[in-house]
Amino acid sequence: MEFANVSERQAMSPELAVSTVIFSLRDELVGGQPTGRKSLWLPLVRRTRQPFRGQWALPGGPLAARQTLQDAAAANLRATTGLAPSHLEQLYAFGGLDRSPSQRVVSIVYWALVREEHPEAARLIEDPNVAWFPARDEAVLDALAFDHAEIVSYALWRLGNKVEYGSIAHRFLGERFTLAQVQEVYEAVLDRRLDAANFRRHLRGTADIEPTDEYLLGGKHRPPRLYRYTGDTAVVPDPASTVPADST
Amino acid sequence: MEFANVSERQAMSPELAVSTVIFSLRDELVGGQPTGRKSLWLPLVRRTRQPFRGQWALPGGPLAARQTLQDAAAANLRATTGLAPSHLEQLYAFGGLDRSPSQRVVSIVYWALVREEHPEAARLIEDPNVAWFPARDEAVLDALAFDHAEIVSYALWRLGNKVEYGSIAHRFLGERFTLAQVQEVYEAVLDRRLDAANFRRHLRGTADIEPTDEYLLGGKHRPPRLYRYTGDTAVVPDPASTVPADST
DNA sequence: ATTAGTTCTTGTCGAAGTGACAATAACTAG
DNA sequence: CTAGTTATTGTCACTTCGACAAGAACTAAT
Repeated sequence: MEFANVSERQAMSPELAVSTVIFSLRDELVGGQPTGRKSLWLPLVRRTRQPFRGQWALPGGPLAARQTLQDAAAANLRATTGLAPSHLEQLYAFGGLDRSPSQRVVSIVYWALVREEHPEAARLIEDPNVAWFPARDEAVLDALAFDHAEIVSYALWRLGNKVEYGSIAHRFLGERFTLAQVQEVYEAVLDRRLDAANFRRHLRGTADIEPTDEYLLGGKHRPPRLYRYTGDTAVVPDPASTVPADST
Repeated sequence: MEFANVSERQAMSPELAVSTVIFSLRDELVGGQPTGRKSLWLPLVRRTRQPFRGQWALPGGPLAARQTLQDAAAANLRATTGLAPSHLEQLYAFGGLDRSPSQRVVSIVYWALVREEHPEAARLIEDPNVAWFPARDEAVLDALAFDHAEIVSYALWRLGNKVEYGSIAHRFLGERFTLAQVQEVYEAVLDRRLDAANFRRHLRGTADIEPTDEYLLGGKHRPPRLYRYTGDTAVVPDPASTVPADST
C-alpha cells in the first residue's frame, strides 16, 4: 500500500482495500496432539512493512482499478492458498477512522471456505510469510495486525449463523462424504457437540444431500455410507441472485 | 460527485460512496385509495446532474475524508428526511465495474428504519427533488437510476429475513404501541397476512415486549392494550458488539 | 470362531412450537 | 339495547427437536 503522492490522496476519499477471511477444516490440536475432532483454521500473512511489521494479518490488498470485489477476494485466496474457493461471500465493510495508523483505509472483507489442503497442494505455497492458525485461538487473534481480530471474530459469528439454514457444510468437504464428516463440520463451526441421531434426521429433512450406493471402506469399524451434495454449487452468492423472484 | 481532477482519480482506486435505503411504514394505497393496511415506503432523490439526470435514486454521496460509514449513512438520512434513524445497519457493498457509466463507484449501502413522519416534520423538508414511494412498486423500482432497483430489492429481502428473529418491528413504531400495530409492521415487511391469535402468542414468547396498564382510547371498537419495548435500543448494530462474548 | 469394542443407523418418547379456528370480551354506533 | 367490529383467550392437531435406547455392521483381540 504505497502511493506516489500521499498528500494528494489524503484530501480525497479513503483508500479502498479488500481482505478475505479464509476458513478450512483441519484436525484440532491441543498441545500439539490431535483430539480426534476437527476445528476451523485460517491462513494469515506476515507483514513485511510498517505498520505492524512482522505481525500476522488477513490476506488482502488494495482494489485494482478494473477488478470486481469478488475477484479481489478470490485473488487474495489464490495468492495465499493456491486454491480456488468453494464458497466466497461478502462479510462486511469496515470503515472506522483509525483502523490504520497512517492513511485511512476502508476494507471490504469477504469470507471464503476451502476444502482441506492436500499435502502436495500445501507444498506449492512455500512462503514462510504464510501460515495456518486455529481460528478460535485467542492468542492468535490478539496478535493480529490492525482490527483483524475483530474481523475474524465477526466472521466466525456470521459463519455460525449461516450454517444453520444453509448448506455451507459440504463446501468444506469433497465430492462424496459421510454424514459423520458433515457432523464434524457443523460441530467445528458451531463449536459444540451434536447428537448424531438427531443431526442425521435433520439432514434428511432439509439439506440437499443424497445417499449413494458406496461405503467408505478401510475404517476400523462399521463402514459408513457415502453421500453427495445435490444442491446449488454456485461459489458466490450474489445479492441479485439471492433475492427470490416475488420480492421485486 | 465531482472532482478537481478526474484523470488523476481514474488511475487510482475507485470512488467510494455511501447510500442508504430508508424504510418507513405508511398507509398502503391502491389507485390513490387507502386499503386500511400499512406498507413499506422509501424516500428517493431526483438527480439534478448526469448521469441519470431527472431520474430517482437512493440518497447517497461520496464518503468524506474523516467520516465514519455509519455517519455518512446517517447524514443521508438526515438530509433526506430530517429524521434521526431508529435503526441503521449495513446492507452490502456493491462494487460492479459498470454501475456508473463514467467513473467507477463502489457503494457501501446501509438500510435504515424510521418511524412514520408527523405531518409537521414532513413539511420541514420542502424539497421537490425528494419524495416518498411504495417500496414494492415495480414501476418505481424499474425507473431508478444506476443499479438501485437491485439494491432496494435486496434490502427488502434482507429486511424480511432480519425481522424473523429480531425485534425490528418496534423501530417503526413509537414508544407505546398496540399488538395490532406490531402485526401491521410484520405484515408489511413479510408481505403476507398473519393470524392475530398466533402472532400474539408468538410475541408473548420471544420479543422484548411488555404490557402497560394503558389502553388506546378513541377508537371505534374495543380499545386495545398498549405495550412497550424493553429490549436493546441501540441504533447501530456494530459487528464488534454483535458478536457474543464466547465467540472470541 | 467367538467375543468385545467402536461406530453407524434407526426408532421412540415427551416437550415445545405452530397453523387453523372457535369462542368470549369490550367497546362504539345506531 | 342490539348489532357490528375489534381485541383477546383458548383449543386441537400437526410438526419439530432434544434426549436416549437399541439394533446393525464392521474390526481387533482372544
